[in-house]
Amino acid sequence: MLADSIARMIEEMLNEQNGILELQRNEMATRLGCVPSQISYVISSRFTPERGYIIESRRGGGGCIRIIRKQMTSDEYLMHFFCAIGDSISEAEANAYLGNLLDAGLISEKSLRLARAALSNAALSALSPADRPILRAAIFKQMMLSLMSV
Amino acid sequence: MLADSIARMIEEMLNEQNGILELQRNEMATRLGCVPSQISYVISSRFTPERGYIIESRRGGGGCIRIIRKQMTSDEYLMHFFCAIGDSISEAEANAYLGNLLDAGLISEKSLRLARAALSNAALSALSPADRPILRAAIFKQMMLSLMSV
DNA sequence: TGACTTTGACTTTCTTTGACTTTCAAGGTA
DNA sequence: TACCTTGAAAGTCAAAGAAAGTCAAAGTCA
Repeated sequence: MLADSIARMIEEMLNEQNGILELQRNEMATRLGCVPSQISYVISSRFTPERGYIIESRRGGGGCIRIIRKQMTSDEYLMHFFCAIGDSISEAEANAYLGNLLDAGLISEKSLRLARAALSNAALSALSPADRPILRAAIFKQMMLSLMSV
Repeated sequence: MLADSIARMIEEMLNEQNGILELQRNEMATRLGCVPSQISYVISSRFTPERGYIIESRRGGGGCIRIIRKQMTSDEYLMHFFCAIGDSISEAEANAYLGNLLDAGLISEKSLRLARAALSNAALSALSPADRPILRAAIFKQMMLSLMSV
């Protein structure tokens, strides 16, 4: 069935994208050879808040639909990031992760700014450029731990 | 999308300029290859007073648009901390300062945990004990700045 | 039969563009 | 000096375009 296969496809994409997905309704519809409202139907019938999804969207040129899966408990999610950080991380990469945390509602915008500042090259400028990514990773991991519930 | 990328660009410039930015509409438009009113659109739709921006402008020769990001009434308060931090700060001292910031309502409890983690000896364990207070101060100051941004 | 799917026409929202208007600074003129 | 003139900005607005949202009718399946 169409609706189910679309749902499966979205699930897969969510898996690939760490649970945060942006898609364009029209683009996806033409790719699948169905009407755009079919996508809307699938999302409204399957990816509901009760099942742990957050849906956001924007109309107009360049518009899109964002699907966020928050099934994972916050801690699992944070642990996922914790592992993904590794032993070394660039400022840009760290910022991308922080963006995901914001999207997932795990940190506020202010916390994001705070964290971004702490991880910035500016903050770590006393270190040699080679050392920064390493300490950045250590700091980032501590911050992830601090967000986990006790 | 055009509007978004322009908005991002302006954000970045604001960050570089500590929250005060002057730009020339025509100049920017030709640089980006778009019509000047596109800049106006982005500013009026994104950099609104509700979102904490002040817009001023001047027409005529040499005219320009000034965008000011106004943050928190308590910038002086933050600046006070910024100066108090100095070049070096212990973990305990940093925690005390963070407690004050929380009391003053300048950061949330979550932000506090985040900041405390970033400044902890655990996060900085890769450094020699002697170096930690120095880098801690640098990180702390960047975080203060991130809370002010003007 | 009743719940779920599929479709498409229509609506709403956001973006892009360009023509036209208003304002300002500088320089010229009486 | 006081008053124009002019060109270089920014401001405004409406039309066209690009997406997503809505809803009801028709189809399908258990």
